[in-house]
Amino acid sequence: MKISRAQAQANRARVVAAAAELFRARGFEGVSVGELMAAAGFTHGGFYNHFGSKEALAAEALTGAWDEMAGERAKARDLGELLDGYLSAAARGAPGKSCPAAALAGEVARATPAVRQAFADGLEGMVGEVEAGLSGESPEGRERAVALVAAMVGALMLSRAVPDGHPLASELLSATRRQAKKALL
Amino acid sequence: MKISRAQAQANRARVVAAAAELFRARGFEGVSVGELMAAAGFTHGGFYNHFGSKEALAAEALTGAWDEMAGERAKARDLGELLDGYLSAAARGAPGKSCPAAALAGEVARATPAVRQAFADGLEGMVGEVEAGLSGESPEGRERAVALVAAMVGALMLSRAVPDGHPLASELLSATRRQAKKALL
DNA sequence: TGTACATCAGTGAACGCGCGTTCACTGATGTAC
DNA sequence: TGTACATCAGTGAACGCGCGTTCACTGATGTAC
Repeated sequence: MKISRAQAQANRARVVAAAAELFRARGFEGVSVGELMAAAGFTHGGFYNHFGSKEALAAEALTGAWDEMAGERAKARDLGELLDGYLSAAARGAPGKSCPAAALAGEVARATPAVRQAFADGLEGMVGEVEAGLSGESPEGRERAVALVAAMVGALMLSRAVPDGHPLASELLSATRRQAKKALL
Repeated sequence: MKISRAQAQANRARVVAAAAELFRARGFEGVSVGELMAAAGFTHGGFYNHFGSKEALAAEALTGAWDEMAGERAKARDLGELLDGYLSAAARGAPGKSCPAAALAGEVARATPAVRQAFADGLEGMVGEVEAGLSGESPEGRERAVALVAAMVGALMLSRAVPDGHPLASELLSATRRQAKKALL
C-alpha cells in the first residue's frame, strides 16, 4: 500500500525521533534497524526507502537529539538552572531524553565523518549558549564556556558509568554543580 | 600441545594486556574475541580456557587499564604536569594507551555490574590521586577533585568525538587545562 | 470530472556475514609409583 | 631416577544467532489525458 507524500514524510520523522531516543539510551550499536523501525511502528524492510544506511540515520538522529536538547536548554532562565537540570538524578536516569554528548561521545569518536560533524555542530551550539549565559562579558568567556561544557558532559557520563547507588554517582553531579557555580556565577 | 603452568599464566596475561589496549582503542563491541586472541598471538578457540566470557575479560581488562594509568600518573611530579599529559594531543591520538574512562565510559554505563564496579574502583583511585595533588588541605578537597576528574574525562572524550582538525578538538583540551590550573593551583 | 496507468512507501522473506561460544582433538607437562 | 598415565592449554572446525541490507511484491496515491 502506498501512502500519501505528507504521510510518508511524517513516518520518516517518526523513525528519526525513535532513533534519537533509542540511540541515546542504548548506543548506536545497541539498537538494530528492526528495533528502530518497530519503535516507529513499521517493519524493517522499508528502512532503505528513507535512509541510505544505518550510519546515515545516525547522523540525522544525532542532529535531532541536539535540537531537542537546545529546546530544553531554552527553558532554563539562567546558567544555574541549566546546570541543575543537566546535572540531575533525573537526567542521569533518562539518557534517551537528555544530552547526546553524554550518551554517545565514545561511539561518535569511532563513527563516520558525517556523524562526527553533526556531533560537533550540536556541541558548538551548546558551547555558544553556555557562553551567552555566563555573567559578565569577558575575553575568556569562550574558554570558560568550553571548559564548563566539558565538565558537565564528563560528570553526567561518569555518573552513569559508575554502579547505581555508588557514592560517586551522585557526587560527580553535585560536585560539578557546586564547583561550576562557585567559579562562574 | 600443553604448556607449562607458568607459561599459561603469562599467555593469559598477554590476552588481558591486548584487551586493555584494544578495548580502549575500539570499544568493547568493536573488538571480537578472535581479534583479541590474535593480538596476543593465539587462535580464538583457547579463549574459554582462561575466561568465562567476553564480558568477564572486559572487567579484567578494565582493571588492567586503570592500573596502567595509575603507573603513568605516578610519573607526573605535580597536578599541573598530570593535567598537561592527560589533556594533550598525544593522549587524544592514543586512546588505546590512555585513560579508560575517556575511552569507555559510554559503553560501561550499559555493561554488567562487574564491569561497572571495576570502572568505579579505578575512577575512585584517580579521584584520590588528584585530591592528593591539590595544593593546600581544604575540607572541600574531595569535591574539587571529583569535579576536576569529570572535567578532564569530559574534555578528552569530547575532543576525540569532534572531527580531527575541528577548532573544538584542541580548544577542549587547552581550555580545560587553563581553567583547571587557574581554579586549583 | 472520470479513467488508465505509473509511482513508490511499506511488507516480509531471504541473503551473506561475523559474532560469541562449543567441542573433539593434540601433545607436552605434571604426577603417581 | 625412570616409566606410565592423567591433565589441560592451545587448535581449528562447527554451531546457532542476530545483524545490515536486498528484493519481489502490494495496493493506495499521484498524474496524464
